Amino acid sequence: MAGILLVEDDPSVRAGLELALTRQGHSVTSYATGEEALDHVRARRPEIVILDVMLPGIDGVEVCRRIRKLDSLPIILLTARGDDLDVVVGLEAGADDYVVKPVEPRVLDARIRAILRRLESASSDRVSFGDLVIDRGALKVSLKGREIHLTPTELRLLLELVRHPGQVLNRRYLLRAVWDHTHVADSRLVDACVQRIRAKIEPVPADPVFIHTVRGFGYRFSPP
Amino acid sequence: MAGILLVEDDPSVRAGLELALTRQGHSVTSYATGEEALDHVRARRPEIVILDVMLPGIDGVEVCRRIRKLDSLPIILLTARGDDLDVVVGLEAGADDYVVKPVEPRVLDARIRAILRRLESASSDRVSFGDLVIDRGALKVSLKGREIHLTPTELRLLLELVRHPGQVLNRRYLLRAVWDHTHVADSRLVDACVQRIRAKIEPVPADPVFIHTVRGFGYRFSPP
DNA sequence: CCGCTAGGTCACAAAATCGTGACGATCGCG
DNA sequence: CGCGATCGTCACGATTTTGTGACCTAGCGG
Repeated sequence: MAGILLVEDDPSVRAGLELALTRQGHSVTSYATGEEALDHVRARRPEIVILDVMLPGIDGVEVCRRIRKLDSLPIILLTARGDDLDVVVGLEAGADDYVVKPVEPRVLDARIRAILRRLESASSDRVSFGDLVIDRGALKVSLKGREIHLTPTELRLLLELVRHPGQVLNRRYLLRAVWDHTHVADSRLVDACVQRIRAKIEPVPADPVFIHTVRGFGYRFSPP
Repeated sequence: MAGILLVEDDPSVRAGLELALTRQGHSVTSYATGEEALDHVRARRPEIVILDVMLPGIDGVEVCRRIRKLDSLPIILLTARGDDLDVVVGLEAGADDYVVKPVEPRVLDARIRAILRRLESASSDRVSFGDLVIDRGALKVSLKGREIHLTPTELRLLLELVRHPGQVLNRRYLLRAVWDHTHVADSRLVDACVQRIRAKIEPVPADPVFIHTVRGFGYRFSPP
């Protein structure tokens, strides 16, 4: 586990939280200032940052903004002020959650887990898009619970598309990613493979729900 | 926009939230019971679910668990009880956030955005100019939330113009950038393409807001 | 107000792009 | 070897997209 980065200037609160989070099974590094935290983020990338808003020097919200420019790692803002406006400003600054002190360690832990769970579900072994479930670990695809047999090439192509949901991938890219680079660029290879996948996973292959053709550019996987 | 699914049994609270969220620019569908909500999730997949915990019939936490079995879409639990244990149980059930009523609409909106932002941070680089939103990754263009279909050449031309906002680009430059260099310089090609784009994205094509003609020089994309 | 020119509009044929089915080559395995 | 599964390629039709030229309109200087 890469660990939690805790930033809190009050030594007793910091010690308390660090102890509680460690007890919950996390590995915690803590600092008292935003500058130190930013250095830490740059040097070793933490799994998640818990950031007090009232800090000496750069305040927490500003630290949050600066971290956002570096990375998209999860940030929880922690504050004694539960003002609505503060919450909105904090979240707009790019925080994932905004927790008001004092906070029960169990609650903080649950919130941390919720965020990490959400983050992992994007890169987990198993993703689902409506009726379509793709198990990257087992290399299995199923539709409405029924397992679909895809050939290796079809599976590689589908996984490549799914790795970039919503993005248009052009044929050249797909040829390189799924096949080796020894293929001519203007073949109907990708098209034929897409068509074979559609025949298997699309309810109505002529009106696809998952793999969309973007004429002139390529294909886009986007969940229904 | 896929829309928010709101589940809340108190009619006045439901109406209030629905109105507030709609005002924030979301499209909202609401139900009073968990059963209806589950049906809705199965039928049309909402973008995010906001779920009251105290519901007649199946309670919110249980609805949350059942949705989780179907899909990994984001869920915010909403409740009058802010008990620490409730929060932990709710988050453990798979919710992404847990908000205690009464909640300021702005705060709820900020939390919704935080979750959606996290979900979409899959590097879709979007730019927006007023009502016009251009997604370079998905190669989608939308106006007032409605997706606009642009042909490949139109899209390439628009992207080229947008790459240099405020700059006047002459026809020769655009011909080279968007088309290959095998075209004669004095054709109506660029004009015709600009006109086709205007017909699709300009509210009043004769009085363009986005793509301005600079007589004698070329065209300039400048946001309204 | 006139005439000129740059730009707007339109229709249509040519060209590009995709989907699809067929076919043969190749591979893996019993 | 024989067989089925898989894969790459091709040809062709359907559809969309695009370039072009003719003609129209608006702006501008005189």
